[in-house]
Amino acid sequence: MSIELSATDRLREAGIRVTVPRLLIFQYLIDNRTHPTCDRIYNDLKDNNPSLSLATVYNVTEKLADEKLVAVIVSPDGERHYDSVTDFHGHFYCDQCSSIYDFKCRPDKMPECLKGAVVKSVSYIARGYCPDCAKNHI
Amino acid sequence: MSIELSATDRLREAGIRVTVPRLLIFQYLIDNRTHPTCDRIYNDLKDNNPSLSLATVYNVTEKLADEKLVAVIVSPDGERHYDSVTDFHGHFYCDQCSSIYDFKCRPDKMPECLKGAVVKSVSYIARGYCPDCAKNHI
DNA sequence: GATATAATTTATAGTAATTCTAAATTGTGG
DNA sequence: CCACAATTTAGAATTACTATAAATTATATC
Repeated sequence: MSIELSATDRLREAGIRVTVPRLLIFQYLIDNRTHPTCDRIYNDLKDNNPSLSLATVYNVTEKLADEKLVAVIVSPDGERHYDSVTDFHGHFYCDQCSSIYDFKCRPDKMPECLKGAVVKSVSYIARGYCPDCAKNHI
Repeated sequence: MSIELSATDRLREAGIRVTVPRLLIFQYLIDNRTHPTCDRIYNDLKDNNPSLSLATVYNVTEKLADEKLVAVIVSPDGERHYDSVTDFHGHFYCDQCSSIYDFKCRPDKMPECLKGAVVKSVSYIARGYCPDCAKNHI
């Protein structure tokens, strides 16, 4: 049985300050594995947190990503999405409905020609029409 | 010995009109495998082609991509880059110098859970510091 | 527990990549 | 060569994101 650390403890462990917005946004990302953008996070949280600012959502998500507490997914339309699941996996982006699906896959090993490179992260993204949109729309 | 079609013929073959900007930009991408952005393409071409507009570069690259004559690479900073090499390969993006390196790798097969999806393209992007920047800067 | 201080949050203004619009131009089938 | 639809063009508009600077807050230390 593995012990899940609380959001608070994970921030502490990362050595960064535990603040209300950080807990709020991190917990939101843990609870909502829908790959939201900053704008989406902000809009979902602002009603219950009127003092929250969009700039804070940008600041906090960037910090969480720097600390590897969340992963960044840049979708084919160039928007940044956040994912609290940081184990490597692939993403499928639907051109029609813009939703992002997870799927299991393994990272390729970096080739000889990039010997000496520092690889910080790897992303694998497919795009097209998701099963639903493919069924309903083409 | 394989016969290389000219840019003109490849546009014809795709069934789209052969225009001056399309030839210009397509040929530029064939000659410059540096994964340029629209802005970059525009700035490199505008001196010799004063009537060329940035909007046209956006239009043309989008059309070429729709016709699969070029590939789109969305880099981790969210910018769109274009590549006349459309065979699947990976890209490594350097956070320091923003250059993009090609490398060979194979696309994973799409998983069972995305059965029914129409996969239009797949991208594999790593990021970090390239060998040069890793050597000089860390 | 109070306090100093550096980190963080916040509102707002600014930036830059991209898209939109509508008029001018151009490629191509007849 | 003509008609007409497709494309190009300039410039305005949009939008995701960043910068700024003042207000607030977390935490280390007393």
